[in-house]
Amino acid sequence: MRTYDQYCSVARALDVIGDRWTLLIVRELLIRGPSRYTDLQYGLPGIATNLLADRLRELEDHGVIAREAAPPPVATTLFRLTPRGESLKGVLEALGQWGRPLMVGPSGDAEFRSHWLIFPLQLHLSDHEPDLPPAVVEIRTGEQPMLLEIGGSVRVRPGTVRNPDATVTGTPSLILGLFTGALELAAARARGLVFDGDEDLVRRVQPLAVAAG
Amino acid sequence: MRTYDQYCSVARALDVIGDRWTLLIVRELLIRGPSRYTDLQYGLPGIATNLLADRLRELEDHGVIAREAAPPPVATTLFRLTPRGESLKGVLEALGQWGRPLMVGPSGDAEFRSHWLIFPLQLHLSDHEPDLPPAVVEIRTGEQPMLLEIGGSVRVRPGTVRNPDATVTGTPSLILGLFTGALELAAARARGLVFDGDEDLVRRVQPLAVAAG
DNA sequence: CAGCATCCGCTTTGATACTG
DNA sequence: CAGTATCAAAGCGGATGCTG
Repeated sequence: MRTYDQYCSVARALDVIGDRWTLLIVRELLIRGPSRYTDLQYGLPGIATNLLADRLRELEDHGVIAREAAPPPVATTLFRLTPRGESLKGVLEALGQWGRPLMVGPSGDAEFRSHWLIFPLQLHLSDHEPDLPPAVVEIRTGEQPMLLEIGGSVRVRPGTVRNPDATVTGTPSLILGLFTGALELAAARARGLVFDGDEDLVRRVQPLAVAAG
Repeated sequence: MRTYDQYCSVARALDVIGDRWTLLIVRELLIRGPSRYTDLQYGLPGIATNLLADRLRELEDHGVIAREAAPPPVATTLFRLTPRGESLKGVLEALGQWGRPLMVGPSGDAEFRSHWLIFPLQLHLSDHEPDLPPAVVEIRTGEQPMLLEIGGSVRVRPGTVRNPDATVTGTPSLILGLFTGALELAAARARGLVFDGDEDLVRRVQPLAVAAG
């Protein structure tokens, strides 16, 4: 990107991460940790491979990411955020927060990857009853199942488990609506969500403002 | 901008405010409040006028800004942020914070506008001794003088005052370095800063972590 | 003068094909 | 797997002209 050439920290920041795709690459690395080139491509549907290569080089030049040779037997290149890159988390959170109202409609024909749920869910959910026994909710939406692990805190990660305390199946929009509290469980069910198991787990982790209201 | 077409709130946010210049337009409106077209042009050195017009229309379409006919006798169009636009403040703050390390060097030949100081200064400074009498520091850098009004809180705005309790003159880089604590007063002076008046005022408003250290 | 619209050359991006 | 190479399309920057 051409520099704005302004002595302003916002403009200087945008000189580094204002290019198209750049912040989405950072999103991928924040969610998934050190990743291979092809994993990044998979998490960034629509990116042209030359652009991904360009951006990775630029981010490396700016000290935002580092390239790392994975140890044998994998023997592949890994891209990881530097501490400076990790510190973009606040920017991504602010952006994601601001973008949430734009997620209310159904996903339509937009691309979706299950792991994109990790960021918003982990940001908004917390365990309000840490003294209760730990529990696991399996979320089935998109291409791979995700686990919501509740036990003092809430962790979201890809995976499956033998006997989850609850399973939720539905569109990403319904899942997000349910857990962020925009949608009552009954309303979500009416629109096609399938929820099996312990329904109290939803209220246990929902944002407090919602759970209270 | 072409949409990313991803069902992810970061991507959706970037679909709206990810274009070149867009966030800098929001910066101007956040700092200056409702502004005329030409004021925006002045605060955005380097923008092409057709791009400014394009972006303003897009931002209006997305509900981020609104156009308003100023009352007579001014009789001009004012552009102002909607509440939705105001809520981008957190994004701008996060970006500005992240960009601060990129401001350490001198400004070089980069463009500068005095009012750009308002955002970072107001964000980082506070009055640690609200029981002391109010005070005013006049900052002279860039094209117009700025006032730092201290009295319980800290306000920064364009203007002059007859008898300021202190005046600081120097490059934007020195001013920022001094108030954010990156530069000791003595060191700033050695590099060309001129400070007249009550030196304690600097410590009174500096970020606490710095003042304590 | 404020607030654009138009035109044109240049740069960036996107799609696809190909390679060590 | 991790890119390069190529080329068309879109976006951007700069100059200029138009309109109330």
